[in-house]
Amino acid sequence: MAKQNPRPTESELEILQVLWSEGPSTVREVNSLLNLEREVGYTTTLKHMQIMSEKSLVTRDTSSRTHIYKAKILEADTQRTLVKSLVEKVFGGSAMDLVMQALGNHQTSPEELEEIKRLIQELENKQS
Amino acid sequence: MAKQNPRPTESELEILQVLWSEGPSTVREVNSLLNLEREVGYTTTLKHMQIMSEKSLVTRDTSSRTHIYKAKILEADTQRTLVKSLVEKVFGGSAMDLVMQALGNHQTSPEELEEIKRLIQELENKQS
DNA sequence: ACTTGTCTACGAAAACATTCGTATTATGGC
DNA sequence: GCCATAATACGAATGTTTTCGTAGACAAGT
Repeated sequence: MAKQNPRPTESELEILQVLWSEGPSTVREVNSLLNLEREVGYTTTLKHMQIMSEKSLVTRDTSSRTHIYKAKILEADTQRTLVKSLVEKVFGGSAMDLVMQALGNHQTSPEELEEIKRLIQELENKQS
Repeated sequence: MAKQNPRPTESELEILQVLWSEGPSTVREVNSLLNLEREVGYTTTLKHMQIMSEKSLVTRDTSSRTHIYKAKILEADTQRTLVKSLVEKVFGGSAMDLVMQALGNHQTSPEELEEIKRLIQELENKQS
């Protein structure tokens, strides 16, 4: 049995993104979408997805000739893990600093700001 | 001339963190601090720092026998770059989603929440 | 049945990152 | 001046990630 949930590599993340947004897909489908961004050979994508299957990052249905791949790890879990690691690695452990950085450097719409305020409100209620 | 500002590797980030927080340092100093976290050989750190110098991630003063290394790239710039890349890679481009994630999954003190609210207030003022 | 196109499997090259052993050179204390 | 200590330089082994060529299997059309 392989190790559980090793950190996905960059290429693996690209593929996971596709699987998360498109749902279960074939190698051909994933590879086509990746190629909208940059040139990637078909067998390259295939190999990655096979490795991901070994690592249990995805599952696959091999019942028909053309295999169907499905993300096994959850998008939210992955986001959590990577945010945590980024916070540790470049924000000296302060999630707050990351938030400030992200808010300050990306245009955020008034609606989004409202949503964040609502979340803060919730957190404050919980703490009291 | 080498390529400008290649993305730092994980090991390089560890070293940069030290240089950012401690200021210009010797290899010995950096290596000692790294060893508080995990065991790293002295020559390993040295080699990394030499490579970082080639990549222009750091500069070094070689006027005396013991070289003094100094971060050349700014902490804020690096944070910006990495946040941007994380947002693209695992939040489908939405910085907002990252903020929500970070706020939701890390304990944030009331003071910190206040500070974020202040920042949001500022942003709202700018937008109006 | 044969050809053509599409799929998976496999292996290995190439590129990148990490680690450290060894050689050499400089510095300071005696 | 000599020796012990501590520094840099260099190169190579190891590990990980990315890339793709090639081969074989299958399916569909003719």
